[in-house]
Amino acid sequence: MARPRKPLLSRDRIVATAGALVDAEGLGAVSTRRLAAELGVSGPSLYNHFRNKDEILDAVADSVSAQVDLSMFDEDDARDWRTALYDYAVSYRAALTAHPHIVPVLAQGPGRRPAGLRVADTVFGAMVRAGWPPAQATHIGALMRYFITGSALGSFARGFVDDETAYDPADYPHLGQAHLLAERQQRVDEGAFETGLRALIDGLAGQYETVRATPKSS
Amino acid sequence: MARPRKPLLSRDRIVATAGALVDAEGLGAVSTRRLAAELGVSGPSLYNHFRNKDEILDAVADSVSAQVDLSMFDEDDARDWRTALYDYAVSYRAALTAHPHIVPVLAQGPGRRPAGLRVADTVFGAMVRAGWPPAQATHIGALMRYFITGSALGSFARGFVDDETAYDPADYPHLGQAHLLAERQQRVDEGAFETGLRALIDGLAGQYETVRATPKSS
DNA sequence: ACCTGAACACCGTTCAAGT
DNA sequence: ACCTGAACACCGTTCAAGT
Repeated sequence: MARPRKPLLSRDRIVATAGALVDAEGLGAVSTRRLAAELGVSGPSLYNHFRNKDEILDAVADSVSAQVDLSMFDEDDARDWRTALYDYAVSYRAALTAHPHIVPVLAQGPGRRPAGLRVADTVFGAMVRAGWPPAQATHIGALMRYFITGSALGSFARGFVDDETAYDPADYPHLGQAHLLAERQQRVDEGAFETGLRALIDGLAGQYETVRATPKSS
Repeated sequence: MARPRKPLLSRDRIVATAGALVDAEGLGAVSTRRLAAELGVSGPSLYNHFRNKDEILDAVADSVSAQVDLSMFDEDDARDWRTALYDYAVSYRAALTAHPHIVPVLAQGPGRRPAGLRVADTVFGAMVRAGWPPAQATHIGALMRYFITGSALGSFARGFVDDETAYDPADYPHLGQAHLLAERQQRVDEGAFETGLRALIDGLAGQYETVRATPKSS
């Protein structure tokens, strides 16, 4: 066949198909050969568009970061930083839990991914505008990311959800129990996220008062 | 050769060797064949002691959880829950950052690992003893884990540290820069962890007052 | 019970060859 | 520039065979 007059592949199409595959069957289902087959193409073709498989998964992770709503940090939207931070965390977590299998990739490593960096920059900028010193604003961006990704990654529930296909009702009379466990754990995860997020923001508000009370320049 | 009169392998020896390999060369370096070679044995031998490779990595992760100091939760040690929680978080993070490559395994999935469960149970018990309602105590255990594992996993610094061997000074004049970046990011990570941990505990203390002020039974 | 070599069905990636 | 098949050096895991 060799080269067609119109390219069969594009980075976007590869990322979209890889993302769908990750969502449907998990990270383990993504091999270059399998992904290529899904795209109607042979394995090595991918290397015309990405340097290696990791770069593809990074792009999938970044496409999830791109879905995080950041509008609560818009300047004209005169919300206080606590509310904005809260809404941001909820939006971020929603994006991650919608694509749980890619979270291990997203939660890790250096922030060379553009959408991931844009999220960090937006939070940083908003905190500085709200009156936080730059060093503290950096910390806030990082610690919010820790908590959000940690909560999306550390859930017990996923352990059962992942096994869902293995629970054939004919073979496993305890299926119901497993689902109950998963449901209970999902409530725990949501409650813990809620409790932790409120604590985090309340605690930061306390530090904010101290910082404001002893200003350096303004 | 076949079966020796004294077993060549044991679960402990496999876990120790696998852990050393993960620490030295990362998760990617662990293949059953490589690990077996390191143990002076052939690949399939491992399957006499573990069901599969994932079980080996789970055991490595659990051996790290086992290193978390929990003595601050001892009953006789009449410390208040805030201090204990703080010390616990610092100890937990130290255990993780000492073995950064296994954190993705540890941070994930269901808590079927005994040491991991013991940590969770200890925190839960201590919070209940301190006067938290059980539901809240569960949340506190989970949210602390989210924050700690997220901070150990989400560090920018590791991205550079991992590449360290690739930075041959002869080839890379910017090595110094990369190290500076890594060092700066390490300080950011530590600062963010510290700030977040204080905020978390301060915020929980606020919720504690509310809970205590409206008791249900005591 | 515990180890072995052979074998199966895969991998990620490179590369020369095609258009 | 972009795709292909062939090839390389690997994988995880199963299994019959050995003691």
